[in-house]
Amino acid sequence: MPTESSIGLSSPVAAGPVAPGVYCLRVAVDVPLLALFDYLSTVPVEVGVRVIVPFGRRKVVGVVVGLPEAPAIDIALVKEIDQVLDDTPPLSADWLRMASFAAQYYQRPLGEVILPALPTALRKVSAYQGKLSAGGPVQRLDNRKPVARRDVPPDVPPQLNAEQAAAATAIAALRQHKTVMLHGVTGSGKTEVYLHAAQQVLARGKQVLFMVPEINLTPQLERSLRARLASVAGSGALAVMHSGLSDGERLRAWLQVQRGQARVLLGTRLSIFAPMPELGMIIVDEEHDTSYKQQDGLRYSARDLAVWRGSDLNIPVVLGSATPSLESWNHAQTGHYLRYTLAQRARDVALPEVRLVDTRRLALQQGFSPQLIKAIGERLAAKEQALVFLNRRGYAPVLNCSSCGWVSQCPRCTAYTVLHRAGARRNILQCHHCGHQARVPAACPECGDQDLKPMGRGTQRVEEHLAELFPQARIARIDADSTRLKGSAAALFARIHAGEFDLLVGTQMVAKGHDFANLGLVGVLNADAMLFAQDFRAPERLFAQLMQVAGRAGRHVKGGQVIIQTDYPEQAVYQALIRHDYPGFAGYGLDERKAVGLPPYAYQALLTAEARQLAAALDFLASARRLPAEQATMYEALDAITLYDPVPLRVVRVANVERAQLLVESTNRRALQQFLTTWSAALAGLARDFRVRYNLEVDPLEI
DNA sequence: CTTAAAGAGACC
DNA sequence: GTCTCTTTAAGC
Repeated sequence: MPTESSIGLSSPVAAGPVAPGVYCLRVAVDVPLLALFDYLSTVPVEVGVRVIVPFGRRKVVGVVVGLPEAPAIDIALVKEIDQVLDDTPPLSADWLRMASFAAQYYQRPLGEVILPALPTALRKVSAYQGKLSAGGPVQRLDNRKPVARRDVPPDVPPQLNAEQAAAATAIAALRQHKTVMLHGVTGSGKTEVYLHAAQQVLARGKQVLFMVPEINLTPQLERSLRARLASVAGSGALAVMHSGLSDGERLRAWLQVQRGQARVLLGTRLSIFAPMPELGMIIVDEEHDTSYKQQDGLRYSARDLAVWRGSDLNIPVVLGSATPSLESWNHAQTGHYLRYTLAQRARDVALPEVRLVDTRRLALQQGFSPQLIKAIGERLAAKEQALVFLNRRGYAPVLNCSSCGWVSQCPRCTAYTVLHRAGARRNILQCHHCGHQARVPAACPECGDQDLKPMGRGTQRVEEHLAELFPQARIARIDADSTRLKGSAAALFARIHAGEFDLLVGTQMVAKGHDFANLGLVGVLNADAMLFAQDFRAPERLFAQLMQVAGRAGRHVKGGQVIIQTDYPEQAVYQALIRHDYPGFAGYGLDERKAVGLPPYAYQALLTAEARQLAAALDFLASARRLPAEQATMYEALDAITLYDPVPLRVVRVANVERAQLLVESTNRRALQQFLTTWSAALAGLARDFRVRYNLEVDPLEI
C-alpha cells in the first residue's frame, strides 16, 4: 500500500532510530509510481541527501525526503540502503518544498520531479561504481574550484528614464514577496530595469535567478549581464543553464549556484529547479512565452513555479513582457500583482507605424500585395533592411495535383506532408508531426497526372519569389531548415547584423529578441492563419507574435513600418495592433474569456489518451469520465467540476498512434486539485485495462 | 514438446 | 519505468 504521505514531505526532524543504531529513511526514486519507499540505514542521514538504494533487482539513486519513526510497511520487508552519497544535503528544505508542491500540483510522483532536476552525474548509479572508498561514503559532489572566467570590463549603465527609474527603484526596495509585472513595449528597456534591480539584490548578498525563454537567441543579454554584474558580484558570478549544455557543463553550473559561488543564474525554464541557497529575486523575462511550459514529462510552467517559489521564499518576482499572458494581466488588474508600465521607448525612436492591407479585393502576386512590394522596394532603395514574416501554420507548401485535387499526405499521421529542399537539387516530402520522409512522386498517385504543384508558400518559395522581384537584393532565409546545424543560427544572425543581407525571410525564429539595427520594414504575409485556430489562446498568441515581430522594425532607424496583409482588418487583434494598444486588446480578451468561462476565470486539466485505435482511446476517456460519478463517495465537491465529452485531437493520428482528449474544468482551483488527486490515482489502473497510454496535464496551454 | 510473445504485478 | 513470473499462443 502506498504510504499516506506518498507525495508530501514528512517531517525533516530526525526521528529516533527504529532499533538501536538503525534509522528509517523515506526515499524518492525516479519511477512512475505515486509512492515513496522506506529503507533502513545504520547511520543517521539527513533529508535532502542522495542515497543509492536497491530497487527490485537494480540499484538506483534516490533522495531522502523524510525520516519517519517507523516504516510504512512490515519492517521485515524493508531493505537497507547501499550507500550515502552526500555528507551535507545538496537539496535544501525549501528546494524540496518546491519539488513537493510541483509533484502535487502537476499530479506526478515526487521522485519524477526531484531526480530529473539533478544533473545526470548526480543521479546515475554508474557514476559511483568503482569509486567506493572502503567503509565510507564515496566522493560526492565535485569539489573543483570553478574555472575563472575571463574578466569583462564593467560597462557604464545607461541613464534610466523616469519610468525605468521608478520601476527599478520600487522593485529593488521590496523586502518581501511581491509579484511585479513589468509591462514595457519592445525597446522600452525592460532589461535595464532588471539589471538595476538585480544589482541591488546582489549588493545585499543575495542570488538572482534570471529566466529567459530561449538562451541561444539572446547572447547579447549574457554579455551585458556578465559585464554589469562583475562590478557587484565579481567575475565568475554568472552561471548559465539551458538544455543545450553538455552533462559536464550542466553539472558545473548546478554546483556553482548550489554552493553560492555563482550569484546570478541566467537560464531557461529548467533553471527554476536550480538549487539557489541565497536566492533573493526571480526575474522572468517575456513571461508570456510558451517556452516556459514544459511539454513532456513533468508538464510544469516555470513562470508559475517562479511565482510560487518567490512566494514561498518571501522574495520578489518580476514578470516582464510587452504582451503579458492574460492570466498575469488579470492578476495585475485585480491588484494581486504590482504593475509598472514602460510606455516610452528607451532610445528616441517612435514605435513603428502598423498598417493593415486589406487583401480581400486584391490580386496577390505569389502572396504579396502591391503595397508590400512597393514598400520593400522603397526600403531597399533607402539602403535599409526589410523582413518578410510568415506564420508557419497553413503556409507550408504541400504538394497538390491540379487535375484531381490530390494532396500529399503522411501515411502515418492525419497531416499533410510538406515540400522540402534536401541538398542542392533533390526535393522530399516531409511530415512535420512524425518526421516521415518520402520522395516526391513523378506523377499523381491518384490519377497519374504529372502536373503536381506546391500549394501554399513556404519560406523557400517566398525567398525565390523575392529574388525574382528584387534580383539585386541579397536575401537571407531564417527558418528551422536553414538553421538546423548547431551554431548555424548564430552564424547567420551574425552575418545579418554585419549588414550582409538586404532582405530577410523568416518564421517565428526571427521574432524573438533580435535587435536588427538597420531594419525599417516588417511585412506579414499570412497573419490570418492563426486567427481562427480552434485554440482559445490563438488571438492572444497572434497578438504577441505580431507585436514582437513588429518590434523588430525601426528600433534604430526612424520611420519604422509594419505591413500586415489580412482578409479581416476589422478584427480586434489587428485594430489593437494599429494603436499599439495591448491594454485594450487584453481588456477585450479578458471580457470574452469571462463571458464564456475560460481561463483565467476557470482552471483546466487535460487528459490525453493514445492507442493504436482511436476507439480504444475514446473508450478509456469515456470510462474515466464516468468514474467520479460511479465512485462519488471518494470525491469531494464533485459539482464544482465539469468533465467534457472525450474528443479526438485535431491531428488524430501521429506516427500511427491515434489520440483523443478529455477536458476537465472548474472555477475553483482547490476543488480541481482535490478532484485530480483522487482521479489520477484511479487512471493508472484504468489505462492498463484499456491498454492505452495517457497523460494528465494541469493548466494546459493548448486544448 | 519447445520457444516466443503478451499480460500481471511488484518495486520499500 | 524495469524486471520477473505467469499465462497463452505460435512453431515444428
